[in-house]
Amino acid sequence: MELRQLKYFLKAKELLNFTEAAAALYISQSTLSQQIKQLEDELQVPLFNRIGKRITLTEAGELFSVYAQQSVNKASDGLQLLKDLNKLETGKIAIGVTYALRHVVTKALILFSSEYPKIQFEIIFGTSQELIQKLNHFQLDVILTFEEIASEAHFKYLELFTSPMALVTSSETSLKNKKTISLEEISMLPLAMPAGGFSTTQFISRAFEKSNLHPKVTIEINDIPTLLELIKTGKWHTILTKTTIEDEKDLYAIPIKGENMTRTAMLISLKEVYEKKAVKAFLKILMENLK
Amino acid sequence: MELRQLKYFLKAKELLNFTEAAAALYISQSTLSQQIKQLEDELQVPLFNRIGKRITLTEAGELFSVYAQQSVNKASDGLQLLKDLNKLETGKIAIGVTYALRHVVTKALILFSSEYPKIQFEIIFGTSQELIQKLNHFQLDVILTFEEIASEAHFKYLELFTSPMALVTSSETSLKNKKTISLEEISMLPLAMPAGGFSTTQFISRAFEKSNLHPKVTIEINDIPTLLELIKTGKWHTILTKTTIEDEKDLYAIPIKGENMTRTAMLISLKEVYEKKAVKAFLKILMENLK
DNA sequence: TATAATCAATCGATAAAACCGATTTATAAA
DNA sequence: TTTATAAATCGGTTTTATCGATTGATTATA
Repeated sequence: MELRQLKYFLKAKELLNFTEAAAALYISQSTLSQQIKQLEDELQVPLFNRIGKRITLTEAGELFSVYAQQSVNKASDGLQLLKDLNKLETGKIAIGVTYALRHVVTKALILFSSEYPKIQFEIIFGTSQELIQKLNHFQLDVILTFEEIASEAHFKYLELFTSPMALVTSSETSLKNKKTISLEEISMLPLAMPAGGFSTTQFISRAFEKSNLHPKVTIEINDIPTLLELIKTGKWHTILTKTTIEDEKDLYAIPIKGENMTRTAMLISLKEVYEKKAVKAFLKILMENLK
Repeated sequence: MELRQLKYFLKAKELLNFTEAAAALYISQSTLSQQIKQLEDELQVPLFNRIGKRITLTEAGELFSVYAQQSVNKASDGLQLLKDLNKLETGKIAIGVTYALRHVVTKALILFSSEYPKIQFEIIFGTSQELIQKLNHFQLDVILTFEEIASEAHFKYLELFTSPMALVTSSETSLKNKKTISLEEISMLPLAMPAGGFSTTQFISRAFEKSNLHPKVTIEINDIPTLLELIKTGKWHTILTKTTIEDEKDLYAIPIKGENMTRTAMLISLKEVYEKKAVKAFLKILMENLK
């Protein structure tokens, strides 16, 4: 059993197609076939069912894949550790962010990369669910989002700050004199809201339901910059965490009255995975510059 | 990076001698040298310091070894899982036992091996400390001992039963009419005790200290069967958990008066390691036959 | 201080293993 | 039935893990 074979197996498991897996691994299909067979011979159990020209995982393959993945991960964690030791001159940071926290990341990013210019970044925007899924698949090092309801045991959580939910309107609004606003008042206004996948939207729609109110949502949209463009016209309003429009001068935020109308920004990462030195340094800078 | 290289590296780390490590791995010293060098080239950092003809681990080697070990372990856990699936027709169980719990294991062993005759056993008797150390080095699957003071985070503990501390004497003893006995009475008697490494001895000597008593220990010995032989002569007495002499008909146990004079038998194993199916089955039988 | 013993590195040669392209076999789709 | 597709197999090539012998450097010992 060698790491090479485990990697081949995992790619074949992922794609469930030897030909494609071989291509993805830059080896020939015959090599992949042979190496899988050799692994199966050593393990004395088939990992794949060959149903005609299709393949599916056997129970053994399913169970074994967990350990294969962990073995490969531990080896690459070790490699990463050594690269990190090499003075942060190499490394890649993959961060997931919900749009609301955009400015937190960009600010830290600018500061960090002037200090460590060689570190590569991959910034992924998405809904909390999308990001959590990516984190679970080891595609992200850390995600930055508002609190999730289900706190999972294999995650590490770190609270950053709280931000009130707020009605967001154009700066030219007639509501500008108000310090706070109630859900009831909001339910009279024409609203444009982020699509249902966004945790903020789920959060606020539950709040409306509890109060037996029915907001006038005329637009749902899954792209926040576009949403903000619409709000700037003054024809619609929306509800977001105040943090979201931190850097937007054409928009105005009025905090919403009521308990539990604040959300907590959080860093979420995986327990039991080696934390890259570069990630640690980046988060340090991020937290030192929260405001 | 391949598992083969990681295994070579770990053996070299263990023995800190390439020639011996190569012999232990049944490969030539030149092969080991080359494979280590190749690994170091790939990791771009030396794992060993070559000081003359001696070698020591570098900081990088020390850090990396943790991940190398985990990678190798995960792979072999996966292999073990598949073997277990193969209907308990293969597998080896390594159990550590303190002598006091001997009969618990032997009883279960006899029952288990008539049901699963192909499973191999390795039974290691030793003091708690020795067994804990072996468990930490992955040399044992599970240990059976009396409670340890320091409960470590990476262990799983399972309580089995409690047993009173007792004065153990020959069956011909004049004390036979006593139902219980006090520490003070014991401190008048000539004692032969297990050596200081045994947890029972440590436990009982603390009890004497607290009561400001000085027992007359004339013999210390690190082999329990020999100790029991001496007790049978009637010239000495000793203190053990009652369980220890479960099957000894020539010996008689008088429970000791006082609070905290009972000990709890425990199964201890490592968290986060795949538990072999054979071990699970063995422990099931063991627990069903506690009495 | 000279000599022997020990140990890791290196060299050249060989056996083993990974790999490829072409072909075969089996199945699914047209 | 024909065609297309995918995995398995075959034969040959390249790569690489391995070995034994040797070297060079260090430590132990006579």
